[in-house]
Amino acid sequence: MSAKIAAPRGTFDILPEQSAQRALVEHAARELLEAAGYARIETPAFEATELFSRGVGEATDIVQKEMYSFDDGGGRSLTLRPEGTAPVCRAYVEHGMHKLPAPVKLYYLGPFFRAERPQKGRYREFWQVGAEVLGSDDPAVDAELIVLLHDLLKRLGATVRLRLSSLANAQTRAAYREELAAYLRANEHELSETVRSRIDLNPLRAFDSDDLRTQAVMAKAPRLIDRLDSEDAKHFAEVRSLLELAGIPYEIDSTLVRGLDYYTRTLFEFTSDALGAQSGVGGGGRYDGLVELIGGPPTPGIGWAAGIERIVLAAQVSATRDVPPDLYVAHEGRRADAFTLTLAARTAGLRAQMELGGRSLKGQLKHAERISARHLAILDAQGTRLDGKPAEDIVRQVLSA
RNA sequence: GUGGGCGUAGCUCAGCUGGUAGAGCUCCGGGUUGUGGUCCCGGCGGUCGCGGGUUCGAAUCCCGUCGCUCACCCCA
Repeated sequence: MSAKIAAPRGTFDILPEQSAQRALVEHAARELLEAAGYARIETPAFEATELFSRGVGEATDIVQKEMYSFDDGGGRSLTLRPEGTAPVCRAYVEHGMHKLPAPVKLYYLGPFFRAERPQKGRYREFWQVGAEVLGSDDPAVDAELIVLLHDLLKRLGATVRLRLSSLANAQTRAAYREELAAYLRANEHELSETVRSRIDLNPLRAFDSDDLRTQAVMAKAPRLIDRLDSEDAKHFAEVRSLLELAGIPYEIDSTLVRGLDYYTRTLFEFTSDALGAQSGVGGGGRYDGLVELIGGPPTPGIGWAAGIERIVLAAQVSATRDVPPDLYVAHEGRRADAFTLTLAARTAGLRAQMELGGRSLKGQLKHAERISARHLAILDAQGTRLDGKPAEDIVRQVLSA
């Protein structure tokens, strides 16, 4: 035997048992989203690298160290898509969807790629279901999207918490960042070393520190939520009241951070305890500047993405794999008859299988039992029987049974 | 990139302080059976991740390496 080849690190085979679970998740997502007027869109698995470096943000972890980029042979750099929002916006612009009645409501479902170290709930190739709404800054869109993701997770049986925040607009956020960094520097001697080293890089992370003295400092730190301008504050208040109307519990978490640069205003994340260190099942936010950033007209947008693998973990989705056949055709020395009968049964709309494993007659009967075949035909030298009794027209008998 | 745990049949694992491998499940066959779910018997299946070292002898000890996994960073 030659050396074995395993699936690349961080990738996985979706075996029949898992494909049934995932199909459940996918069906639920489609049903829910299509009922709300979202139409499916699929974009290529790879895009121009620039789409992500520009759209997601040059300084983000995704762009700096997690992209699978390659030269296409003609000097162009392509990248396996690490996320779905920028590609959807690209398609929106490319196909002139801003001329469609606003807003444009889209969803997608497919594989994404990030070159990270794998761990529980985190893979290098993973699947996401995502929804995006382009062309409306109505707070009801924010609320609708959150409700849809909530309902999806709830329907599948996941126990989740909703964390909610507002990131304001780019100007407010930049000003706040300065204010926070200044505050951290002023209290530098009280901060843990890691937090201190990140003051300029990512000051918001200081809120997540588990260092006690740092926590004491952060308790009094300025919060972005309190710095929203009147427009952003009003938008946020509207979103909140709509969520309350929908009866969806949430927690305001002003420390919510997302690793993508394009977010503005509403930001949210659903978390589950069933995922190990990767608590996020799905999340998203508003990105009012993104479409313009990648060359389109100024267009408000908002969306979310949820990991299929994480949903399966969080919801402990279980599904039965095999659908029992209506008819199993066992045979001994009558392959052609069995073949013809099986095809006829399928043509008549039955789920039919015939013996293909070279088993003994006894083995065939055991097998038919094991897969819970509803009816059993036996074709051998003694004749043709259905469920133990001599039979003429097996297909018709099974159909009328 | 860094750290912890683990790598023995397709799967789950046993194998004490070293003497060149076992069980259960699965699968296939036989027996029993109302030609089929139980039960009984048998069979297929492993270069003990890989490479060195110690030893008369290593799955078992030592070193290295690769892989898996969990965690850090970050995220779906």
